[in-house]
Amino acid sequence: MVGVSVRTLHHYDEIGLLTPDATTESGYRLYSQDNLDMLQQILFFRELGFPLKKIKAIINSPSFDRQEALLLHREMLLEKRRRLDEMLATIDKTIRHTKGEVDMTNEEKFAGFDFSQNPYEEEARRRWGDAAVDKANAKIAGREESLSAEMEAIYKRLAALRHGSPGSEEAQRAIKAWHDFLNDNFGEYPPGAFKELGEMYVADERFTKNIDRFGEGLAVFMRDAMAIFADGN
Amino acid sequence: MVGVSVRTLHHYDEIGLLTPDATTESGYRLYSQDNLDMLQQILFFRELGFPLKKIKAIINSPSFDRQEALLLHREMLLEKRRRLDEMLATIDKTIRHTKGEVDMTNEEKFAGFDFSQNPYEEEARRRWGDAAVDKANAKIAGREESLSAEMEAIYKRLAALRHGSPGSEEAQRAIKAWHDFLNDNFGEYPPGAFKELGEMYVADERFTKNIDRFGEGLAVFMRDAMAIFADGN
DNA sequence: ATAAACTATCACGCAACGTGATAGTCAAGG
DNA sequence: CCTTGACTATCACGTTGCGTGATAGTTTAT
Repeated sequence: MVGVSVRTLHHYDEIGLLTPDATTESGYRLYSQDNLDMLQQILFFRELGFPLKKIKAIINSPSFDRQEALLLHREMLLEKRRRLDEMLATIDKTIRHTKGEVDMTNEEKFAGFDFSQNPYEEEARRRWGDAAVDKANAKIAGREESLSAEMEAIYKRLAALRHGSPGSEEAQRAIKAWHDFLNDNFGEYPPGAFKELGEMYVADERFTKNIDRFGEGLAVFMRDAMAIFADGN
Repeated sequence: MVGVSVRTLHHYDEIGLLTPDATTESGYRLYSQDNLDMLQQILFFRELGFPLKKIKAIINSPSFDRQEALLLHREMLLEKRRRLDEMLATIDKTIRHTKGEVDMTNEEKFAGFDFSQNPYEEEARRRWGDAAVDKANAKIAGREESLSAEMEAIYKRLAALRHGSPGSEEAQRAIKAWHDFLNDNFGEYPPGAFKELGEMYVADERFTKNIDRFGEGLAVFMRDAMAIFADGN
């Protein structure tokens, strides 16, 4: 119906981008209407050249709004069509050029090609990247001054352990401290949300950079440790 | 100027898709105007979703005509724009749908997405795939009846060796026989052309299938052996 | 002549699946 | 009931098209 391969759905499930709402007893994936709508969103983002990781970060973002996304997609598709028109003009001119009818500079010959990776990314960052991350961090950031001491202590404690196993008792104790800290200071963090948060530490470079200040690879280590912690709870 | 990375140019050089016409003494790549025009062609194909291997096969095809390609590119871009418009319609309807204004089937929600890989491939095959391969094979195919005995003999001889090294003396002797056979029966095959022909054996499935009838992997083996043979001449 | 801005070649990494291989599941017909 | 064909599942490895250092040579500018 939607035109994506089974393997693609498996892949999206594996990376946690689109997990079916239900499965049969024998393990067959059952996609709900919500899942389908989400898939549509994903395909729009994909069509616009977004990497799956970012798509995941965006649609998992607390500030994500479907309506808003659709409107932005519309703009981006229009932008893409403008580029297509530019390429068509380039082709027409090239055809005339090969016939010797007109002159053409080399610059003109490459007009319309997607030189800057994707021009929507900046806009998307403004809309979700920064907005989402900032909003998610807002509570933390707002009080970071007053809490930085405790946060830093835990970060450093974890950084010291980051070359070991994220499942080690010591690491898990430190992660528990982190979990407690978050729970004490900001709302609830049930296992699923805690794990997701860990994912974002590596998926979103704003998190990554901030965390890795305390040691390279700390974000990855924390994600792994948080996943283990969440799975054990 | 053209918006592609240096690495991309290196890559295209590595796989023999776009080799600069000249290099400085110190190994710097110098791209001629012809190279630039070819790059434009390549980028058009790439924009339309063609894999680099096929692009290579197409532009190396003896029947490739730039003018014709540009016209086809034009059509394909128009087709792509139609798809974009369809997606835009889908988005608009989805927006109205989320507002509860209209009904929408699931099929409609995925209208415009590129379900069939690329719809141009078939057309391209007709234009270059079959045309080119057939034309390149025309001489052979035309006389295949009368020559099949000798051809088959060489194919079988090579098939028997295909699990060994393509550089072995025996394999190289067999490949020389192939080279001689081609030279005797059809025009010239200087080293470069001979090597290119080997590339096409694996790049174009029409060749591959035909050759691999004599043994799985024979096409690959022949390509390697032909490359070694060509490099040694 | 020395820095700044290029270029070259490895070589490994990565995203987004494709492609078997092997095995279980399910509805339909004999 | 049972077999067959069309599905589905999970590994696990392969592929494409470059990105990304690392290291080293080259060229232009000051």
